[in-house]
Amino acid sequence: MRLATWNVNSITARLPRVLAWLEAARPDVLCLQELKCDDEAFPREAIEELGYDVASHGAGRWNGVAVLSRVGLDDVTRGFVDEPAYDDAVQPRALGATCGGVRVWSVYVPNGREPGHAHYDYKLRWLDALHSTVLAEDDPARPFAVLGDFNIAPTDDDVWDIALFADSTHVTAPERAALAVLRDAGLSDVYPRALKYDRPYTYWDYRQLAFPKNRGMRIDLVYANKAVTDAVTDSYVDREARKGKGASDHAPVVVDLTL
DNA sequence: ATGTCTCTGTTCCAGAGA
Repeated sequence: MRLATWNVNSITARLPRVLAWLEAARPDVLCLQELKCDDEAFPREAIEELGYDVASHGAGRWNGVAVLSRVGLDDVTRGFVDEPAYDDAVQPRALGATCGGVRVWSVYVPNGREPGHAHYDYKLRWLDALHSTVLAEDDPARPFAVLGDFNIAPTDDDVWDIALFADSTHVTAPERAALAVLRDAGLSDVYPRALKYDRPYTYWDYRQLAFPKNRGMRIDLVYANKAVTDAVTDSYVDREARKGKGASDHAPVVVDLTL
């Protein structure tokens, strides 16, 4: 089985690339983030024509997550129990589904903007709700994985120059502690191969030629339980998908399993 | 140089978010 996750930065703008990537990589399950469209506007027919079932959870111009699967798509859950709100609204940032016996969650963790900002506090509260969901749902007997844009670089090696990240989000101790709590709950960071250079970055800013200079970050993560990690045969970041005009600023992360 | 990209609404550009 091949699992994948990709922050597409608008499914509408990215549809031709997503369709081409689905045909080339043929993942069994693809978790998407930053749909930036309502569920009614989600281009599901074009994706279904490639043999995928679609579950989306989107609203308005920001956020939005989906799971595409060609191995079944059952028990779809939109959002977490007691998911925190921002500005009085619960945003579409999490969708759970059971696909071919694997319980997956597609997540788009809040950015946080800057430490001390209300959005940063929201980010940490949102990660608490993710932790609660992991505790409630993770059964060692069932393959379980959280895939998505965590907006956290787990270590200093997961950004191109840690010296430039002083006082920035994505690298602070509380954010990393939230990942440690997930590991304490039994999940592991499935560390992918880089197809070029030494570090498997998954995101490169559109600005300042960040991609050609490889000024990237590894913030799109796969956190999986032992039933999944024991079955991993390969994992890589498909940086080819970040190339050229019309690319998302994130690349897909692929995980291959013997399941 | 916050130097790009995408969306929406106040629309044929500006502001917001990332």
